[in-house]
Amino acid sequence: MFSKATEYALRATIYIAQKGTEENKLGIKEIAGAIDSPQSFTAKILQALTKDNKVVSSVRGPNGGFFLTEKAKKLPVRSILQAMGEDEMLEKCVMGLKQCSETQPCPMHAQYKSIKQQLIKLFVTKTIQQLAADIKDGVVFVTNKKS
Amino acid sequence: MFSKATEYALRATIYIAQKGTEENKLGIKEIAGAIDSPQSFTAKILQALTKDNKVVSSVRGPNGGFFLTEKAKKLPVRSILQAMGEDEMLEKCVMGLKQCSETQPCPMHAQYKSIKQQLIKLFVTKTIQQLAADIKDGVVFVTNKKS
DNA sequence: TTAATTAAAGATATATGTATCTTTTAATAT
DNA sequence: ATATTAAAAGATACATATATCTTTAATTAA
Repeated sequence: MFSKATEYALRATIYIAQKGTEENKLGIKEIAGAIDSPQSFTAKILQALTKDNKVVSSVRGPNGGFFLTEKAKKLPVRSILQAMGEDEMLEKCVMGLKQCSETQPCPMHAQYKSIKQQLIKLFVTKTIQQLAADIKDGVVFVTNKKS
Repeated sequence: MFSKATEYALRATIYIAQKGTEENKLGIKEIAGAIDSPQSFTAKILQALTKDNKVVSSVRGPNGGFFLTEKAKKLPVRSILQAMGEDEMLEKCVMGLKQCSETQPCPMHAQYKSIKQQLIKLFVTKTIQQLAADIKDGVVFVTNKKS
């Protein structure tokens, strides 16, 4: 579905939203360790998510690290996809046809349409905050726990 | 969703199923032209789909080309994904967690679960033949028509 | 103001994906 | 048999994805 980079982006952002605050920022080492992702690569990805503070915020130096503003926490999960440049997946044709539409549908258009709508709904209506909240409750996980 | 290779594979296979027969095989030039894909690359992809006659059949020489056996036409669309090595997409976690499951769900597991089931249902219940039939009826297309 | 800390930025390495071109092999028609 | 046709197989080229390492810049604490 998504690239590894985007998978890490989703995990990292939700983890930061859950565990970090402006007062208690999270370092790249903790984040990558927690979500089970390659540290340097994850740093690059967070760098992208931090561009213009679109989704993630950061400060350098001692006690620096990554966090999400309250405003950012209310963003739809789709924002992460957009920041990673992978959000056109929610719009495009399963078979890769440029012209696929209601009037010129591909052979899977009709059936895939409803699935795509549900994907969009999931990524648009769910906020980063909502997904993070479930982690706090301990009902869901963002890393590979040892059984 | 899928790689370009798999998009071409889906279009090519369905096109061949619709237009080709064992008596009237289709050449790579016609296929690539019809589905609007790079010819040489499509040839490589068909080569993969032809391995062990898993999905597509072919014969070399004059009047040679590609076609689908009646048996192959009855295969689920998922067979194409399997032949392309991209069918694990239907099973894996949206966030890339190895351990994601009912007992250890990722934050999107619950909502994504039903979407994944619908994806599986689509690719398992729809046969190549069924999708090809709609093209014959002229209600769907497998290429980029000029408006 | 200096040293320590931590992310940003940049350079580099490797794998995979996308794509083309050439040579070989198999099948057919002459 | 020979020439022709068309896919198979192999080599190659280039772009993007994945990943790491080094250097720089910003922030803080001493």
